Amino acid sequence: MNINTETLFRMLADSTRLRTLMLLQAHGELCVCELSHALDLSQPKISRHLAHLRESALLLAQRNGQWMYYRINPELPDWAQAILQHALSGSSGVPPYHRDQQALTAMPNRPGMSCCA
Amino acid sequence: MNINTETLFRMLADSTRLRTLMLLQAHGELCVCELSHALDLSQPKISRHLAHLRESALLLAQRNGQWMYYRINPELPDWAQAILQHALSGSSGVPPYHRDQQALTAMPNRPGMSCCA
DNA sequence: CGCATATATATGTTTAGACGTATATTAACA
DNA sequence: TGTTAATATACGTCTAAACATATATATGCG
Repeated sequence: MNINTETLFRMLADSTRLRTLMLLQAHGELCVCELSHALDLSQPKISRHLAHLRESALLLAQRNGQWMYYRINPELPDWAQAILQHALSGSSGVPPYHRDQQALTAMPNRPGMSCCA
Repeated sequence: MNINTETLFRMLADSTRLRTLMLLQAHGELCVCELSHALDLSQPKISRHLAHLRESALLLAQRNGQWMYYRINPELPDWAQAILQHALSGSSGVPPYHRDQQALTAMPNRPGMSCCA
């Protein structure tokens, strides 16, 4: 994996991308509609930022039927993974991020989730 | 200390600021002319970025005679300090940062250094 | 005081990149 | 095949922020 500190921090500097990464860091794998719902942002906006994160090798994408699932690239170097982990601890409980996590788990009809709890 | 993840990453996203922080992380405390020399960048450019870092509470400044010494704010929260530390490990040995460290130690007539090695 | 050195700020210009909106693609299913 | 849902991209606009250059401030020293 070749990613440098400058690229990583440029990606983390945008609030939409940071919120996206914090959700993925906490939940492992999410599709675009889940992110769009949790962050309450338009689908094109999310998709464009996901494309940046993909092109920077921060995220991997995988199609499953009609849904595209995104996850943090597990081959990121240790220092980069550590930075993401500390970012999560620095943002947990804080308004926008905390709200996002709750909005995600409260989302109705998430794809891949069994309908009857 | 109140700094949030978004502010930290916005500060780290600029290459001049990142290189500055990596030098300070490795050397503890440096004045503007040392940074200007090590990074090979104009003094106004350095000063402007240092002002941003100061206003974001990432750096503390202290005057000593005609020199202003900057250092990383020791009261940064743990997660922020950890991120800086991992950034240093992710950038050590890599071209611009490695070169900066060498340019600093090779600098002649550094203030505060004894003249006769 | 006057001059030199170190640092800070002010100003006008330029550019990277985020945005909204519209449209293209891809898959599921009838 | 046509229709709908999910996702991706293209395009023109706008703004935050970086830049170079010039100038202001502050300290030390003769």
